[in-house]
Amino acid sequence: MSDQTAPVSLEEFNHRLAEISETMPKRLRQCAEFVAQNTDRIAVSTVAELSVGAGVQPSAFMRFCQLMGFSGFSEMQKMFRETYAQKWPDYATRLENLRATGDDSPSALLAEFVEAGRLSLENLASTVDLETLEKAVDVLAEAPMIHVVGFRRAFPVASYLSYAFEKMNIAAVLHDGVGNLNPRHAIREGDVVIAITFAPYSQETIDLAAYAHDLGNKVVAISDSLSGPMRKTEALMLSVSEVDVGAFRALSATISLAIALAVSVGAKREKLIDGK
Amino acid sequence: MSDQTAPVSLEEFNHRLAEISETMPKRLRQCAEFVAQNTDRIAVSTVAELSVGAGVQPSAFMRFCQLMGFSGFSEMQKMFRETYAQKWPDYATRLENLRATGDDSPSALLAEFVEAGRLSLENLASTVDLETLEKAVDVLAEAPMIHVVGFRRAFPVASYLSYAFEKMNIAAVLHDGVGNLNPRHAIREGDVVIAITFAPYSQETIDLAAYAHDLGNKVVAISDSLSGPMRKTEALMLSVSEVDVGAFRALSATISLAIALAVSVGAKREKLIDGK
DNA sequence: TACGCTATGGAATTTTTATTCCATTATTTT
DNA sequence: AAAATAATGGAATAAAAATTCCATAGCGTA
Repeated sequence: MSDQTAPVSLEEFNHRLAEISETMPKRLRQCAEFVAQNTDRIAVSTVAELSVGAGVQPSAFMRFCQLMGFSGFSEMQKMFRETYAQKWPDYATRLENLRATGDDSPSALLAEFVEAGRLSLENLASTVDLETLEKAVDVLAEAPMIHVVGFRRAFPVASYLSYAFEKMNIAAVLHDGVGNLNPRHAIREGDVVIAITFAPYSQETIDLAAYAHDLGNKVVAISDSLSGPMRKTEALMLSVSEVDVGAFRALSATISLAIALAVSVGAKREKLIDGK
Repeated sequence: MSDQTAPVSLEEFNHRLAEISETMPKRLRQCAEFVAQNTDRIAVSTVAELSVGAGVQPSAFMRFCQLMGFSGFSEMQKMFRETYAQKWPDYATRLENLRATGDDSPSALLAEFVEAGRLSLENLASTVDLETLEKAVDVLAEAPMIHVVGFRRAFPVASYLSYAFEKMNIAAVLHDGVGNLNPRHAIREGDVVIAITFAPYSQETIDLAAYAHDLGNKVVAISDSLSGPMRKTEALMLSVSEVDVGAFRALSATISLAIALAVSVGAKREKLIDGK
């Protein structure tokens, strides 16, 4: 049991959690970790449920509550149940609350981006061309090497794709333009290029795609429009329309599409290997 | 006990409530009245508490639950708890299932990522710490230079932040580790570091943040947990929990938070300039 | 007003859940 | 390496909560 007084608000709780989780023994740190990650469950779960979630015994979880300054689990849960009402209102009301804090306040902006992201995701789900997506996966699954290119706001997408491929042990190069070295000659027979670009289209990306196409390589394009300059590379075009907030967009849909593409390619490759 | 089947969603529940509360006897109507007015309490209260609130005996409340189509209070409460606890689905096993049934098609994967992204965004809206966010904006708005650092899966976020800052003519450097040049000495008095890192935390990011902190510079951290190694840099910690799909995540919430932060900083700077 | 039926309150019971205790295992200190 | 200390797991116990049951009160009908 701790001699300290118990936290009475979520902030105090989090603060205290961060403060003492460093010095906790293994099992109790597991509790801390789990609780930090699942704060919302505490109000509506039993010790038993939480302790299996954290991978510890109920008694360990109990000790954790006491270290946090509560007399036991019940008291801790009480705190969470009291602050629960604030979180309850549904998504729409919460956004209202965020917006209500003033026009270009950070929270209002966040609300806009969250909402834009949601709309974009919904839109993606209903407009994506599944046939093209599958073709793209097939093509990429067979590629000896994948070249990823994307600049400016497409760059985060390109780099995340590269990260994903690397994690799945798939040979991929990110053409990131560092040092203005243009490793286009690394594109060999059978290689596939993934080109990501949005209006205003960046020339380097188009050039690389065109170059690859001229060599006879296949190109997969992720863009915000089916027309646009990528058309003449006869690429497999995946179009994503993202909802803008002012001059910016949150990229939620684009990144979701990209990562789904990457993981699909990984899955397909495994199947191909198993099949042989 | 009702012969009808129990409601499985809030909508169904409300519908049913409106439908039958007309024809209820006095005490049970009191229950209906109270429940309609205090739906949010059901998940976190006991029958005893609720019945006091409604001004009836526990047994009356019990009968009310049964009229609503549940076997008892526990079952009714379960429904409310489930709808609340934004069931963070366990995508790892969900993907296993997809594979087992042979449906790991790109479209299925895409659907999972879209769903995960949506949940992450919703969760972000309800858990973000507005106070810290505003503090972070204030600090960044005054910084002569912003240093952005993030590796691996945090790198897309870092690069997008840099892109946004650049578009808004805000001085920012992306510490991307190219050439293993470590431009940490570019950090000058007053500069602020934005460090983005997720478990397992990458050492370079932590090091840079710690270095800046030791120099007396402020640090803003975007991470997936409030504890974690960034704590000792006394950073302004913004935590985002993102739903994973298998080993990957769509980054929707993280990027939304990051871009909202960047745009807020831009807005704040304009205000500061206008004010002078 | 007497009869039958429904609704109600409250106590008794059962079930679930929290909490404690202690033997065993790990870890640290000397 | 031995002793002391701390941490852990699991079962036993206590507490709290849900649920049932039944005697009685209320109400409508004949």
